[in-house]
Amino acid sequence: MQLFAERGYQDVSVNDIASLARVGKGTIYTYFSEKEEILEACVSFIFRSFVEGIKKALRQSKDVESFLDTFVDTFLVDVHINSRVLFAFHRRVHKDKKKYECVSGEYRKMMESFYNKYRGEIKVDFKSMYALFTSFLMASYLAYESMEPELLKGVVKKGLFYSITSSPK
Amino acid sequence: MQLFAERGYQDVSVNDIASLARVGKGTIYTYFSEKEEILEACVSFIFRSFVEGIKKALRQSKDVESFLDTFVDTFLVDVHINSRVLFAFHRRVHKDKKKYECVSGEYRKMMESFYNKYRGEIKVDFKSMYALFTSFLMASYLAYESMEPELLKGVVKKGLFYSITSSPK
Amino acid sequence: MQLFAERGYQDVSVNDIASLARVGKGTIYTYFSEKEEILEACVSFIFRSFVEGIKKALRQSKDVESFLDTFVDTFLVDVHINSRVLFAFHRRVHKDKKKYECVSGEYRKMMESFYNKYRGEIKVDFKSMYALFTSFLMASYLAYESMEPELLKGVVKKGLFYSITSSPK
Amino acid sequence: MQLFAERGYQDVSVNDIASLARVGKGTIYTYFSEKEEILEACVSFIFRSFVEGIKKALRQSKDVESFLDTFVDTFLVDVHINSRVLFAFHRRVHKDKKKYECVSGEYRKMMESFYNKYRGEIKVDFKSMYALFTSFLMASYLAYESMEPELLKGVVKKGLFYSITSSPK
DNA sequence: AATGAATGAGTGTTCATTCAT
DNA sequence: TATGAATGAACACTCATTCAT
Repeated sequence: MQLFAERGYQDVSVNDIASLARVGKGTIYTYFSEKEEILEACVSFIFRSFVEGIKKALRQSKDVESFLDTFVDTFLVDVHINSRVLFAFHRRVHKDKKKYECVSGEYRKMMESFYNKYRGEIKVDFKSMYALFTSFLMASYLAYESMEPELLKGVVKKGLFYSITSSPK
Repeated sequence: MQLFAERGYQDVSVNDIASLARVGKGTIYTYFSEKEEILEACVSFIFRSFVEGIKKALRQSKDVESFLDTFVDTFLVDVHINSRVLFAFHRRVHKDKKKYECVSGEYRKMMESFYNKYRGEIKVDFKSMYALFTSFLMASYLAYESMEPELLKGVVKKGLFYSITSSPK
Repeated sequence: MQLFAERGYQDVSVNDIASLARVGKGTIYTYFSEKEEILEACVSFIFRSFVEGIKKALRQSKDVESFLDTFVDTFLVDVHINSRVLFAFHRRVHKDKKKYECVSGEYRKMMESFYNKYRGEIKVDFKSMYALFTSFLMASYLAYESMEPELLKGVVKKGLFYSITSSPK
Repeated sequence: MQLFAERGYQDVSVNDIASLARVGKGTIYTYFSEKEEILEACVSFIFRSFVEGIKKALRQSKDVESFLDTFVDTFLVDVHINSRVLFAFHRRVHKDKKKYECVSGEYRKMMESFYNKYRGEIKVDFKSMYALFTSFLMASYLAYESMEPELLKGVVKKGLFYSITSSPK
């Protein structure tokens, strides 16, 4: 994850990974059948942490606002690394919907739980809401390096709240 | 631009570009001294269109809201291609601030004009405002494929308006 | 000649030649059908100057020693450039005896005149004498940069005189 | 060495080397980090053999003449290949004195030992002597193909002896 | 006659992947 | 199971040569 975050997918060689992991290059292929699988594993790991974040937020929240409060805090932990890895992945599997769904399936399901739980408050359809979450959260990576963390959190929280609860008229 | 948008920088070979352009590989090097220069030219082209958009929006606007109204419409033309190319570029020149400033300089200046013109309404500092524009606009790429264009425009306009004019408290 | 002397054959591009000559690249091909012909023309030019040198030396000399005195002086003019060009050529046409004989034919004939004129003094066969001239003169390039010109001339004159007039026993 | 000797540096591709060595092109890069390093390795190998030759000659000799007798015999072994490789190298690193000194350093030191041991007999300064050795020995390559080996050896031995022991007046 | 834009074969080099040990 | 030497397809880039103007 460290390497993919620092340099993206293409600029990291299997050798780099093996070196950092202090194993032989061949050993990598005992556990992954190709380089892309390593990236997938990283992304799965990240999505699992998102799932945990949503679970926790769902448990502790009583409305969309309090959900976002907990979730965004969780999400923005490690945003520096996570989002870069996700970008690398996004670019990479762009057309291979299957692969994407495979690693993000559980996350999507949790988002559905959230959608269903607060269906009353949410004014956009699920697809749009999902897209808005993705967009806002990804965008926070781009802004991350130039903005105060607290300001960023505020913007993301309010921005998300605003866009999914206002009726688009 | 088409190729960089579809596949990013690394997954496009100079040969691919030459083939699509129906010229010989060598011909490319008559006009660009290295592959990266092609990407830079694309990005410069995009930024020039942004600059035009801002100029027009500044001329026609009388407040932040009307500015955003015009600007976002202009910006979201070709967002499909533009933002992917910008992403490819972003990843690529990430650390080479010089190169980035070189192509985005004029755009930044126009944003400064906007900032100065409506300084009264805008509640965040310039750096944050710039980061927010970048983030929102980039993020619209990610959302673009899953959302209704009109819905997206609305979200971006309101989201931007909201995040730069609310005091972060 | 300047370029070939400075950089050898391969490190000089047709473009370099055209630029230095202040003509278009295409113009080169009006006068030479391929790059190698340019080198050949240079070498022909050099050999013609050698031929002149031998002619003059033959006219003015009455024995091997006085011949060498005149010839070596003539030869070592421009040795810096000439020998580098000849080296470039030598390497290049190494196996193509035809090409070599073509440009050096007249020079060889003059050497034969010299050989025949002073056959009494010369103790090696023509082939060896020819090889020794070539060797000594070429070698002077390698020594040229580290030795006093006058010392070099002395060594070449005496070395040549010695090696062709001593009987090899 | 065979390929560099036959065709020089530029006309040998890494592919040619790999093919002749019956290994994959990539394998070459496991052992050499760039093409030039291969040439350097060849030249180092040759210089090591020269160093051995001088050591042996110094051990067995009691004057300049007997030194040359042993040394030239050693030197002219493989002259066919060695000198062509050295020429390729000479042209190549011509301006990069560092690289040249790096591979020829030990050889130069041995020549200094020789110079110091027989300082009484030698009439030129070290630099000139070194240049003369280089020139004569290199020149023997050019003559090699047209002269009887024994005749050549004789010429080189006597030529060298003569040029370094006669006072240049 | 002079040009230089266009070309593509050829180069050095990288790197994901394989496989014998 | 762990390894890294070996591999060759693929890449960015160069340059002698052509040819329409």
